[in-house]
Amino acid sequence: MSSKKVLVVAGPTASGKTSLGISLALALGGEIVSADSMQIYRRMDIGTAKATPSELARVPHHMLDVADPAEEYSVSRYVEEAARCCEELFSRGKVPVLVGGTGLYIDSLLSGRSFGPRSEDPALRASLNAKYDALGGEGLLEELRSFDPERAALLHSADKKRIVRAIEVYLLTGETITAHDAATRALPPRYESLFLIPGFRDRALLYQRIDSRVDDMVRQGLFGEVRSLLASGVPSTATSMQAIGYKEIAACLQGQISADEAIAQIKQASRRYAKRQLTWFNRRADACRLFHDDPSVPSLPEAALSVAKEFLS
RNA sequence: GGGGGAAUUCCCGAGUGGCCAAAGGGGACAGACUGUAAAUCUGCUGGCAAUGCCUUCGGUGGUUCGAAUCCACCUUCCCCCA
Repeated sequence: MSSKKVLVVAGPTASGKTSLGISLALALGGEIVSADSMQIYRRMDIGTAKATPSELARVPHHMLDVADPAEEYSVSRYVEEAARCCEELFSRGKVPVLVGGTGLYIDSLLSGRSFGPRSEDPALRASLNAKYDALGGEGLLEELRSFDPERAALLHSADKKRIVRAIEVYLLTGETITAHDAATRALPPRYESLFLIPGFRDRALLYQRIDSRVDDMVRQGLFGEVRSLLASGVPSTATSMQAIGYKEIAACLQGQISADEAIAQIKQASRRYAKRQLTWFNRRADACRLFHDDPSVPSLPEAALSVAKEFLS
């Protein structure tokens, strides 16, 4: 069977995904499908390190600027919209080059997971959250254990979000989240994929790059970007404002911390985020890892291109 | 010149005779992750042949069965009076 193939350029922040993705798309006649949970928001350009206008002009990009910073977004919506993008590219004979650092989005899209009809309820969630606070983690975990002992065994009592969600799913659908997960896990993958993961052998180099990129963002006007977002009415509690670089500057603009502190916190949060991304993508044993600091690889884009070509052939 | 205070494990910071390899926080490291995911959560953090041993609490020397904790001197830093 000729399954649908997508190229995936994933990896930690500041590892050079954007430019690698563009060079691959250019060389292969592909188009970029972003897989980034924060670049989906409009007007959040500097802090999310979105591709620049000149980069955007070179290759068509999708899944960028598809949501307003004030609205809630979710994996399910991402999968639905990104899958549509990919299908549209296939119909035009283009290779989708999935580029981004949000592991959950990438895996959900590739896996074929479909989230089905809406299964969330703000009011229910709020009451479960309140219940968690009242009963304590063990208390709610106990409740979960009564109908889904498997999931309860997997969760730590401090993991409020997941305990609440597990109960919510059951209450809303009548099906345990364990059963739901098993069912979606059994689905065949939606696309065949090749992971290309740029990075550094020496983690210190990545961290240095992150630090200097944050300085660049500040120079490019990150403070102004956040200020105007807030001024336009985006609540500081919005999901988009959880983004690294935005929440810290919002705190600074509200007088809670100094600009220097905000910048230092952004750097630190970015480094920790990169570490989490590394952990996420590490389980991808079959990925092609490309290191900027590997002397045996003179040209990272060329190395990537050759494995990509082989994969697509 | 005189008086007072402080030096703790990567950092901050508890600890004032044994229960201290030393609270707590941060960072680092490692991991998880199915509708908030740049979010959220967990573990771990002196060394080792390891139910014990060794090294560590500015330095040196003492007191004591026993010291990060007490004493003396030294070094550095801070504050106050000159």
